[in-house]
Amino acid sequence: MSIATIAKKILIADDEPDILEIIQYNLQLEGYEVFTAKNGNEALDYAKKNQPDLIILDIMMPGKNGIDVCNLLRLQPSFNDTLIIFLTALSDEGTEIKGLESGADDYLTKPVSPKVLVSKVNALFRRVTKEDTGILQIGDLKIDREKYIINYQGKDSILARKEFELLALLAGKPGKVFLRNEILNQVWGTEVIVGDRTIDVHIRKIRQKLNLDCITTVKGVGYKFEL
Amino acid sequence: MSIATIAKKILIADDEPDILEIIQYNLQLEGYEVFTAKNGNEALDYAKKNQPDLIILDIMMPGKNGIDVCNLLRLQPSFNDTLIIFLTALSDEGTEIKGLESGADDYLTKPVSPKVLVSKVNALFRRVTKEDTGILQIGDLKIDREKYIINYQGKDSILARKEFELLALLAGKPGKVFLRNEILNQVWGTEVIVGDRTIDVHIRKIRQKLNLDCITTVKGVGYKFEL
DNA sequence: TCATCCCTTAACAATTTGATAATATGAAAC
DNA sequence: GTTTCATATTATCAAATTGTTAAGGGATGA
Repeated sequence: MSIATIAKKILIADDEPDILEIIQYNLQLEGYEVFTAKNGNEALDYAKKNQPDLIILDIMMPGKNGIDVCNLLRLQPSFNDTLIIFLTALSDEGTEIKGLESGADDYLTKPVSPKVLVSKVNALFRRVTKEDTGILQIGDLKIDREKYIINYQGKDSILARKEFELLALLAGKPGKVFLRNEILNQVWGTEVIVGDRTIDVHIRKIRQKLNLDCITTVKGVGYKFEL
Repeated sequence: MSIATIAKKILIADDEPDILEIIQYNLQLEGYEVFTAKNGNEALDYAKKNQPDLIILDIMMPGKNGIDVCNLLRLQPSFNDTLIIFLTALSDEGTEIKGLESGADDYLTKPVSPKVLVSKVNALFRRVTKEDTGILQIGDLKIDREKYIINYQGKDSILARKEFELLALLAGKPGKVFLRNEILNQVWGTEVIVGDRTIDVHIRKIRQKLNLDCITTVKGVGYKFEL
């Protein structure tokens, strides 16, 4: 993982503490930020608050089961990009297919070797984040994520770090409205807490520095980037 | 797969003709365009000529083995986005990890149920093509929950938040009559208390802004969305 | 050490949204 | 034909949200 990248957040939901601990340990070794939940409802609550990048779900849990949780999450657009892996003792074909069709990205059966799990997780992130590196081009706006340089209408600009990350986030998915919460989580991380006006001020600076009119305000919701 | 999409191309490389046939058959049923290769070299040749979207590789094959093929492909930028799945009888942990680390997206062990294989393939494409955006379409009304945009009869409209949520709720289940109480709970939440006329007013604004006549009043009961 | 830049926040202005009141309309009941 | 009831419509005001500017603390680097 590159230095500038915020560590990927992984949420594990399982009712067996031993499993939680083993998996958490191995994923942390790999540099991930790992959180745990003991059941489906806890997982949902946590997910809504912290927008993890990957959720590992047991299927049989007290309260809501894993497939329910997956279905509920997939209903919400803000979890479209969240990776979901089932990790369960249920090895029958029917459940596996049902799991995958409910929108999961992988289905692993217990017992699973921690190393294999880590490899799978790495493989998923490798596939998904590939587009987040390097140069992003949207119309006459070029964003070089490695050099931290913006080029708009042929002119180079240098934005401060937060401004850059904010613009890169919005421009990464043109058209999508990012909720203020999503923005805070992605750019500031879940630990830092800043006031709401902070986002506005950064947005304003971007608009001003680039003389840019493609960041649209969606009142009561968030911001989006659009040509 | 949606109708307008061009069929995804899948290449399968395996030295057992039976396997090739079974998998090919099942993937074709699912609407994919499937090609086969009997060994590693054939697979490489074919891949370079036809740029498949997904390659399913056996590991033990005469000539180049599957991991070699994967490594060679991953060296070339043009195969960066090509999905690769290993399908092999080798079930030992070491090989699986080596396979995933060589840049594969998944690793399946034989024997594998054709249906599960198809589900996995679908899951991978779903993730990569991102077709699964939160767009709701009913007749000539499109509701994009992610972009917060309404498109009605080809024209884009922007609704305020409550208006949007109200319309999305009704349109989410065409034909169903939503009681005023249900609407209040879903859109306003259980904590906020607002008067009954508030709903009417928002309904009116939606009808007016979209010039829409598919929200029907059910007197004494509630509202429903219907074409 | 000093100068500079970045980030955050406070303060106020500008804007939009949402809720309500008041009145109008229309259909059904009497 | 009138009354009654539920909803439609309009106007208005309060509240929520965002835009804008400026100022101060903290980090960074010369």
